[in-house]
Amino acid sequence: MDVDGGSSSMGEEEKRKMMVVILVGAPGSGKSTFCDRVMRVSTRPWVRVCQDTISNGKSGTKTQCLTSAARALKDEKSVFIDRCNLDREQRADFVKLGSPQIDVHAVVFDLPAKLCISRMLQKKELPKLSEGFSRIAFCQNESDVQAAMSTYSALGPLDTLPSGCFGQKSSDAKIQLGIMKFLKKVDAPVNAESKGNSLQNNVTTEITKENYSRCKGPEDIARTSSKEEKEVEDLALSYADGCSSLNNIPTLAFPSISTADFQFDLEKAADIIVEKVSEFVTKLGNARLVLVDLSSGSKILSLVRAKAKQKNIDSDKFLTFVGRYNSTIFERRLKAGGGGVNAAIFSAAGPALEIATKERAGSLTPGKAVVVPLPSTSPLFSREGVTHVIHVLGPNMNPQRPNFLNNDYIKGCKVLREAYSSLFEGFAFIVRSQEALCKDRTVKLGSVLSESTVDFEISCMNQVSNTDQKFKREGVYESERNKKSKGCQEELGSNIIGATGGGDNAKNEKNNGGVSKAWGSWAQALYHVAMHPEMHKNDVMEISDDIVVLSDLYPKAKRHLLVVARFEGLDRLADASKDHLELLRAMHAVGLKWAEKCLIEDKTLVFRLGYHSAPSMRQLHLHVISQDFDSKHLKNKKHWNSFNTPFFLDSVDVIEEIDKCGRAMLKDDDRLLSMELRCHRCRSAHPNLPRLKSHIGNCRAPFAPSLLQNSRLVLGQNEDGTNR
DNA sequence: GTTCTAGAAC
DNA sequence: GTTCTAGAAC
Repeated sequence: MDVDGGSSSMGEEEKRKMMVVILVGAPGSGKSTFCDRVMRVSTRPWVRVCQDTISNGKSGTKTQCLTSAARALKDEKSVFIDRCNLDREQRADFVKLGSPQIDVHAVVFDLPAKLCISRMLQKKELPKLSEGFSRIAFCQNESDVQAAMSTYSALGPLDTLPSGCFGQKSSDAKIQLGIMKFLKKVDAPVNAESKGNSLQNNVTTEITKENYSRCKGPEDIARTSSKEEKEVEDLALSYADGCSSLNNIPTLAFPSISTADFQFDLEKAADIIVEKVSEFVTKLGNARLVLVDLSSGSKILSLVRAKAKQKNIDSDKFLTFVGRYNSTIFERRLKAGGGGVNAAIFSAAGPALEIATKERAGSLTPGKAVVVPLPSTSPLFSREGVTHVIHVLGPNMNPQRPNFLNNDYIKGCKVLREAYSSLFEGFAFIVRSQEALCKDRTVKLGSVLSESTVDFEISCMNQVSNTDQKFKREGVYESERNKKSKGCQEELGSNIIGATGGGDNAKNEKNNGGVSKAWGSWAQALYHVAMHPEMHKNDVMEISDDIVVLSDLYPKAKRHLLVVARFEGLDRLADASKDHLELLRAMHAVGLKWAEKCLIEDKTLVFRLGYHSAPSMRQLHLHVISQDFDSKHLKNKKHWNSFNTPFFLDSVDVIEEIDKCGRAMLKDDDRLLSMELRCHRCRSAHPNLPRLKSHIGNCRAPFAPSLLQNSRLVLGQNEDGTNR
């Protein structure tokens, strides 16, 4: 039924188009049967490549499968890859068999009953189009399998199938089931592996499309002004249409912390909310805060609204939202094991979030927030446009709950203030990073959702744990850490000029306007080359009076050159002023020239020219780096983030800023270098570097919109002379 | 900047 | 057991 009838007649020069169909599923999920049945009736030539039998009937290797598949394709036969292919990495090499003449499909055997067979399946990673598939068919029951079988059986030698994702509805249903179970107070399954004892008593606001669309009617927006009503409608739109970015305003939707099950005094809580909101609302740029309470006639919302009005808080920046649900639905005690609300969130957000959260939430202490980036595999990310979940632990005043504060409101208020500060700081930091990534927000309609929409969910926890060490990990913004952080922290939106390059150099820093700094001996290599290029003739590709060009000794991509300034005393960008504009323009021109040279050799490359906000190596140098990031030297998060967060400053922007303001807007913040790993094309998040590298090897999404503007990317040309 | 390595995570 | 990260030393 999915056969594209139109494509079966391709004109006189009928070109046979092959297919690689990668079967994804557990052992025994029906992959082999699927192949057998299709091949029995199909008029199209098929070859089944089965790892279990490839070696003379015995189990073989992946390489054997690849060789066999390539051979079949050469013979103009389509191929079934019959092995588990459960994770992206396992699939990647087979996806690479694709070409303009070879479509790559996935048929996913995601049958619930069989998913429990093996532990390995807990790791399964459902395929996504961004891996390089032109078509993915999900089968979640026998009739889906039958339908897919008919589809492939009906394919003649010249037929093709339409591209896209098919049959995912039941997957969504499964996700929604988790949320709906939670909404309907039905016990969700308990995850036996979860460290639930530290996750008890969660109070979570789960904002789904369904919630919002059901809340949209005027009767649901209790006691709001007409303006608020309109804004709330907008908010609903923002969630409902997150994917198409109809509403570009980054939004933090957060519940009142500690006022429900933790029984924090409402009057005091409302004062703190308004105090903290008024403190942060001016620092959030165009972002806005929305206090959500899902109980009808919410007292806390009325109090906050009244106090916010008294304080004249900008009603465009701070909104309240009332749902009609009984609060007990959202604030329920969880069993040890992380069931209930957590399970609902995790079933919606996927196992990667669970892993990330488990790691961080175990050490959450009151007043602290933990930001968990949603992984690319999370349906909350892909469906709702939610990019992060922030967990906050508030003070507990409820004697019935562990670790209660025994009516100590001095401490309670302090902790609650901290909780809101941590929450808003975490939000502000991410907003700032996102804004820097997409400087021209107005042109992003229709872009990848995560690029332009920063939406959040908040969950609150109340179980105290005494270990804090895990906060050293990424994505955690808590007050102690912020206090320890260097530089201009008093204003979140500020740039930190001339701060440390990190590591042991920090202690040598003389912060006299942020220009001076001692460099380790290992950081002098470029300086020596710049001062004595004649001694490095083998390494240097070009020498002039002002500039030397060399290939980075540890390239982080297929091509990675450095254009180094030869001025003594110009150690890094922080030292550059209007006096150096001409030099910077010359460096850019030379960088462009070399990028273009490289593009003649390899037209598929795309280059970016820019500076590190805080370089590790002495002597101002411009990176000219191809955007494949295909290099064994790209080894850690810092490497990636130094080229793929606002820490990397595009040469064009640097020149513009120095021209206008006399200095470059440095983004020297260690937190940028330890941010979550996100693909520079589709902006999806990945749990570790190997996984990210595997993703970027296959991601064919267009580059993030901000990169496509202002000539930040240098692309090759098509044969007709137009830019690619 | 890299290398090495302990220990955490899986 | 293997993979991955992060901190120390250079």
